Amino acid sequence: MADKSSRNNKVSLSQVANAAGVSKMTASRVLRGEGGYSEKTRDLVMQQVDRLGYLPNRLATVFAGDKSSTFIGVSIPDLGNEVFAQVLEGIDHKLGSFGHQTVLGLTQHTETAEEDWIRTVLSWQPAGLILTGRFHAPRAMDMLRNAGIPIVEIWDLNSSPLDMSVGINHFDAGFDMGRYLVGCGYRNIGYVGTSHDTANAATTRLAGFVKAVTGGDGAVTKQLCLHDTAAYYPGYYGTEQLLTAAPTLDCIFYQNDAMAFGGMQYCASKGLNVPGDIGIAGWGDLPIAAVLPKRLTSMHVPHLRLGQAAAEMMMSRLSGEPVQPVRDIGFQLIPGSTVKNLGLS
Amino acid sequence: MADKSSRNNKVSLSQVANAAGVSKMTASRVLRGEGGYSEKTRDLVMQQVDRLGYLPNRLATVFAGDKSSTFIGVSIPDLGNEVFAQVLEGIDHKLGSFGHQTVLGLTQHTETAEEDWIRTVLSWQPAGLILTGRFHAPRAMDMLRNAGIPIVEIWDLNSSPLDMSVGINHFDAGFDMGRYLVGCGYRNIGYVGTSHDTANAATTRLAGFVKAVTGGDGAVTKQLCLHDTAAYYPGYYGTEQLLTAAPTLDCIFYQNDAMAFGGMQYCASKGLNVPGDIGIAGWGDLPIAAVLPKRLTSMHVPHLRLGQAAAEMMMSRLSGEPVQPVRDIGFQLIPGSTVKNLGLS
DNA sequence: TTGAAAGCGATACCAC
DNA sequence: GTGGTATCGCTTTCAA
Repeated sequence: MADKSSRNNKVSLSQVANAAGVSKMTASRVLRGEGGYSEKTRDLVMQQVDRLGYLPNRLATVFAGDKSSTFIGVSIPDLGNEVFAQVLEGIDHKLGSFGHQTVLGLTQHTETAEEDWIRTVLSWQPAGLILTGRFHAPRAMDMLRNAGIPIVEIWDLNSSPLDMSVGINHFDAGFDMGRYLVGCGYRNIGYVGTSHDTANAATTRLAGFVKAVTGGDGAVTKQLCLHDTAAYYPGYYGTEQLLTAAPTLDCIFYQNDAMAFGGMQYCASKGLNVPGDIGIAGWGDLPIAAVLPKRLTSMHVPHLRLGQAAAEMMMSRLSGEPVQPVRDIGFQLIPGSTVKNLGLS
Repeated sequence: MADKSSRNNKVSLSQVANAAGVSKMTASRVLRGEGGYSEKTRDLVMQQVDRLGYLPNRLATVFAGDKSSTFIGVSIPDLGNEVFAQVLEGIDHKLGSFGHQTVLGLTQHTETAEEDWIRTVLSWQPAGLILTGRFHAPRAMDMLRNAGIPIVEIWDLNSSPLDMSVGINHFDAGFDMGRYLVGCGYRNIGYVGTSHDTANAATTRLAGFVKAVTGGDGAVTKQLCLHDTAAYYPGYYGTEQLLTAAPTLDCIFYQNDAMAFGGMQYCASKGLNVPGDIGIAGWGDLPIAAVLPKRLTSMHVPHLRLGQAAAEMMMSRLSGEPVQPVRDIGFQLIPGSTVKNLGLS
């Protein structure tokens, strides 16, 4: 109490030093545990630290030492899509285990929101940035290049990244799924997903999918890209729209498993049998797939590991270790039983 | 290039000022737009800002002005539980719209992880803190009280909060659900949820539930608290364990809808009809409930609004407006059709 | 309308 | 082992 100290009421290092009867420098050394002081001095200082409840001001530390902070800016499109929630969880855990903090930015799939967030977060001198996607606004690119800090672009693998990239090739992933469905005999396929102002991984995936299907004598007859979250209910009503417009589809591919599940529920409500009447393929192998009676045809992507890998690449770079800048985390097609082999005609 | 400037390569305010031929102070005034300079000067400065790609160092701003940052520390138990993902989304959007940033802390439901995170995040001089839950480690409480910044405890309504609180009374919520199920005629009820080292809202809810059921001549015959995430698969295998140990249960209450859905899938796999053979009640009214064929008996909680409300209370406090410190956001029982009225005996 | 000087809380560097 | 002093990039304060 009765603090004649500075502008705020926080305990500073010099107060600790004064109370302990040593200089700021000595107190500083003790707190950093870097040695160069006697045990007696250490005890004296630590005693006052406890008594006064001293908490260091890391702003000043960064500032004085001109070292970077332990902030890592992490941009994520949205958390309604479970995929990104998992990725974020992977990132934050790994970062935390290295003593770093996540500064979150939810960009709502727009480049302008991302650009604004980048400008702001850079002003806080983060140690690095982890960004979802490989498309960024031109001015964002300028800032990122000038920032001089490690950057990891995730999810949508960028083979010529700003700095580093980890993820998968979504074109290939879409292509593989398309080829698989065509291989099963499907020819009249629909797609339900979401879209936003900015091109993203789902767009790329769809392009690969379409290429494989059309190249295999099939057709992606109808594509529906909703301006919504890639979640259960959009899958449900999207399927309703799709099947109303194109009732003869033999199969539907979805942006992710959540949407696919929503779609299956719509089909069930209409008495459509899966895969008897219509094939259903999801994407991402989300947790819900593990409890469904029929294995959902999907594609496994190690979301959590992807997040962890991104954080690890970041930490390696920060500690000066060599890093492989582009890392493909891979995916795996899961045949499942919500599509069937039609017996090639 | 050829920067004879300081230790790092970043453009500083004085470089801008020099280039523009004015003093630091004038440049500072222009950048803050606080007036007190001529239009010509403004143009001169802004021109150099653009040319040099100047980004302010907000660390220095906070430091010099001894004002607080625009960081808000937000602690969340885990993101595998969709409930918290929604709350976080609500918080971050609202915060962002006020120009503030989320510094995330995933605490894994442990007080020690929370304590460590609090210590770290406080050292970065955040403007405020939003914490999930009302239980904190003793030393965390000390730090929080000394921090002198606004704190909002969310989710589990704290009627005597550290500073502010928004959420619901989980005891009441559990009680209402218990009374409802007993009212339907269920007497031999099971529970599947998760538990962790720290008491939390789910624990409180369960206590209220048990009280209502036992007070109504029923019994919560078997309670299962898994050391896992409150998600689909734990709901599935938890139900298996529960029904193996207590096959005669007439109803199961779950920690949330995701677990309830997992449980329903297990029941279906065993040929059990819901609600014919067994009643199922979830909690939280999660998005998946909207696409299921039978309305899941659940309890609606406005998760997103809860997050937004927390952010709003924080912003009001920071701008000095009066704030009602304890805000009950309410819940609503959804009868659904996964339980039935047994016809009171 | 503008600028010079002091200072925020810590660390780096150099003396003792 | 210990302490003095300059310094980080910016704002505050006061003077011109």
